[in-house]
Amino acid sequence: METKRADQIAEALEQLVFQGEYEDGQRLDEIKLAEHFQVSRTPVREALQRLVLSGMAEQIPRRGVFVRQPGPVELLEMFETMAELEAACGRFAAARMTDDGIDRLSEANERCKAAVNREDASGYYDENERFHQEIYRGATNTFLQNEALRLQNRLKPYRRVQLRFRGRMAQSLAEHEAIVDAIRSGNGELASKTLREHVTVQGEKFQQLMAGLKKTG
Amino acid sequence: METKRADQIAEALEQLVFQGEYEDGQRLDEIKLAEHFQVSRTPVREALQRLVLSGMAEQIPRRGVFVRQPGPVELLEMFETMAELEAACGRFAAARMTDDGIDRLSEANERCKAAVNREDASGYYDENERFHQEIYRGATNTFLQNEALRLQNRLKPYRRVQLRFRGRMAQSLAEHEAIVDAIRSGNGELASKTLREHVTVQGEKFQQLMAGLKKTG
DNA sequence: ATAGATTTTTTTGTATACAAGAAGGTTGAC
DNA sequence: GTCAACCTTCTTGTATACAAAAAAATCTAT
Repeated sequence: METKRADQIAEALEQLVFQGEYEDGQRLDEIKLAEHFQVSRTPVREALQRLVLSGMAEQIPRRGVFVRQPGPVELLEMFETMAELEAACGRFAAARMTDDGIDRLSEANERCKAAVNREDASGYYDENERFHQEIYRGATNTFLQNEALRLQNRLKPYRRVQLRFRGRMAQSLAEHEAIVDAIRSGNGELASKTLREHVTVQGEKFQQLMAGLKKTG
Repeated sequence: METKRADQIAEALEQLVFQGEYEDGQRLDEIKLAEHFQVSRTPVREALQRLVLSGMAEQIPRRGVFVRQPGPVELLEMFETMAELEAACGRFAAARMTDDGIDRLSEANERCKAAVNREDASGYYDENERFHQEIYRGATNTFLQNEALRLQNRLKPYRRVQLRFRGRMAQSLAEHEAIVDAIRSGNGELASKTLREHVTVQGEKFQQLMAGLKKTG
C-alpha cells in the first residue's frame, strides 16, 4: 500500500484497524507507517490524530498512539447507543418524512427483500445499510443524521457478522416491514420502539456470536 | 496569549471560537496563529485539525480552515439531538441507577435549588450542568455518557443565554424535580419524556432569545 | 548475581525548509 | 475600458532537521 495524501492514509489506517489488522493495545509506529505508505511522518501523524479523535485509538502523550479495539462491554454500549439514535431518527421520520422519502425507504426495503430472496448476505448487508440511512435522512435533522452515520460507520465491521445467524436475515426483513409501516402511519412512538428493538437485537446477536466463538475457539 | 503545547493551543482556540472571537466563515490563518501563540505552524495545524474534527471549523483542501459557527437551524438540530440523547440516558438511568447514584442526583438538584434561592444564575448554570451529568452517569453506559458529555460541551455557550429569561430558572428547577421523581420511581418512559421536553424547551427558549435579539439589534 | 544508577538509543513533539497549488495583481490585446 | 492570460505572491501540505523525553541497555557497587 503506497498512498500519498494524509486523509487517504487516515482512511487506509481505519480500514486496517477495522479489519483487525492490529491488535488491541498495539502501538502504531509512526516511522514504520511512514515507510509503509512511503511518506514522511507528518501526514502519518495527522492520520493518527484522526484515529484518536474518532475513538479508534488512544494517545498517551510522549508515548505514542495505541489502537483501541472495543471490548464486548463497549461494543454492547455502542449498539445500545446506536439503537437510541435510530429510535430518535425513527420518531422524527414518522412525523416529518415526505412522501418522496417514504418511497425511497420502501424501495430500499424492496432491495433488501430481493437480496434475501436470492440469499445474498453481502447484498443484504449493503442494502440494509442504505435502508437505515434513509431513516436517518428522513429525520430531517442534519446534525442527528450525521451522528447516526458516524456511529453506523463505526459499528460497520461488527454488524456484518451477526447476519451469519441462521434465519437472521428473514427476521431482520420482517422487522423492517414493521418499521416502514410505523413510519408510514406516522406513529412516532411505534416507529421509535420498533427500531430500537431492531438494533438492540443486532447487538445481542453479535454478543451471542462472540460468546460462541470464544467457546469453540 | 502565549501557550506552548498543541493540545493547549487547541483548547485556547476552542475557547476563542466559543466566545465568538471569530466570525463565521473566517479563515484561521496558520501563520498568524503561530505568531500569536509563539510556536511554529506544526502544533497550530494539529490544533486546527482538532477543531475541524469536532465540527467547530471546516477544512477546504489547499484553501485553509474556516470557523463554522452554527446557524439557528443547526443549533436547533443540536438541541433536538441533545434532547434525544438525554432522553435515552434518562430511560436507562431509571432502570439502572443505583441508590448511590440517585442520592448524588438529588444532591445535585438540591444545589440547583440553593442557587435559585440565592438568585445565582451563574451558579445555577454550573450546578445544572452537573445535575445532567449525573443522569448521563446513571445511564451506566460509558459510551453514551461520553457522547452526551461531548454534545453538552459543544452546546455550552448557547445554553447559558437562555437562563436570562425571566422565571426560566424556577421553571427549569421544577422540571428537574419531575425528572428526579421519574427516575427514582423507575419509570423509564416518563423520565425519558420529561427530560426530552426539558432540553427541548432550552432550545426553543434559545431560539426565542435569538429572534428577539435580532429584532432589537 | 542483582539492584540501582548512568549512559545510550529510540521515539515523540516542534521547528524549519521546501514543493505545489491557489489567490491576486499586472500586463497586453481587443 | 474591459476581459483574459500570465506572472508574482501567498498559503497550504509535506519533508527533513532538531530537541526533549521516555525506554532500553550497560555499567557499577554491594
